[in-house]
Amino acid sequence: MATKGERATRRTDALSQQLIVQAASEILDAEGEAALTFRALTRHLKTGYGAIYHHVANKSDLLAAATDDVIARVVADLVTGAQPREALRALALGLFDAIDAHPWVGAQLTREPWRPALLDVYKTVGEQLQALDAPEEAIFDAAGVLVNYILGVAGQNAANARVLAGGETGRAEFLADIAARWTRLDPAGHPWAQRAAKRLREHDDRAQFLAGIDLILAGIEAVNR
Amino acid sequence: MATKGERATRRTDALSQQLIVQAASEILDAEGEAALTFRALTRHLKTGYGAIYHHVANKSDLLAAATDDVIARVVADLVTGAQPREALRALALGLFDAIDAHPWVGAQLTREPWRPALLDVYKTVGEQLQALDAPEEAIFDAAGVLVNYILGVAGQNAANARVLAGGETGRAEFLADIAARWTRLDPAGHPWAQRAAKRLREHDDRAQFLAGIDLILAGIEAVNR
DNA sequence: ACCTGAACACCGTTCAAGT
DNA sequence: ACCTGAACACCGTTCAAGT
Repeated sequence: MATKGERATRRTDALSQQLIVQAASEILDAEGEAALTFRALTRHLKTGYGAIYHHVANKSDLLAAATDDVIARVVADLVTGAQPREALRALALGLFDAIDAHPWVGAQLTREPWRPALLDVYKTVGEQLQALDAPEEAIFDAAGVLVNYILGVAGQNAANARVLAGGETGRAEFLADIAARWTRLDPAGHPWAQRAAKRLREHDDRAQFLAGIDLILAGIEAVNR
Repeated sequence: MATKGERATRRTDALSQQLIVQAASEILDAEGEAALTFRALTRHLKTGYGAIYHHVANKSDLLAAATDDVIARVVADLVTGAQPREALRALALGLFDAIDAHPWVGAQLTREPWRPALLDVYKTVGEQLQALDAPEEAIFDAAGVLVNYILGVAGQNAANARVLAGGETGRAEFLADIAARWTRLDPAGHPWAQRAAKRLREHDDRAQFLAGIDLILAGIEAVNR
């Protein structure tokens, strides 16, 4: 803990990638993506620019490392030994919750796929699909569907969370507003838009997310037969 | 066409949101996201900052409008009257190709979902699923799965395109590198990683994208029975 | 109403200089 | 090897002033 007494004096312990990534993560969580500047980092870490650049190549490298960190922790925390179906649901929910807690991760993964942490996710999904006896030819495609669905919905959810956190509107108003625009899209009266708007107002994010996962798994099983 | 003769003189015709969005789109396509600055825009449009700010609120507003434009064009160009299954595949491919041609759209959609253009996409998907006789309760979930899969894969594909366009590595090397990192992940020999790496090296982006769509449709039909 | 462009308050990044 | 912090070359955005 930093006491009031230690003012802007130089830090005594050594810096490291680890420490910098951790500090970046804290700033991103607390104040959002726009708040992560090298100036803020030097303040947070009581150091200079050069010190930071000595451990990370540049800002995008730093963001990537922070993202890897979050994803890797989710994969590492997975309880092994569960049934494949449960393991996939657990991985999906773990990623969903992690991106909900760290919304900046969602945007970052779109910018840089193929990061090591994401490869780990693909690998885990692939192995569980194999354990589920998915047909050999379908595993690769199915893994792509699952991972992209997970990251897509989680990212969208995170973007929503960001809007709700930053603004004066509550969740109910926000959804009502979308629903209203939705119904306005289609005044002629195709009934789907109306029902979707109603559904949107009432839906539970996590529950709907899991329903999508189950739908995909149903598709894999259908191909299996 | 701008002739050599007309130097940095003032433009004579009036500016408009339309024109600004179009200019932004051209800069984004030609030189990437980092090249879109208000300075570049004033040069491109032979005007001042205030003129631009008179028609768009700020940069993120401009990016959003440019994105809406691309997506709306895809939805508008859809041939109506096709079988629902074909209509869904056409929409998916249309979005895939549009995001491949305008990679910046991929990142933007993650940042701001619920834009009008995206609502149109959801609506189209929902209606086609209804025409496909998907069960009422599943349509909402299925639309979410489809749209997120489409945008996720298209965005990832666009990110890849960006890496390939900017760098000195070709597609074969790029994929080989990922495959290599993949196999290295799992030296103990879980066989899935090895097979996935092979598959990755040989795969066709569009074909795999469509295979994923079909898998999801299979899931919807499975629930249907 | 629409436009101009100097000015402001920021950025990321570099680098000579220190320990 | 690791760190400091002034300096550089940019940004997005504002705003008094023009037509």
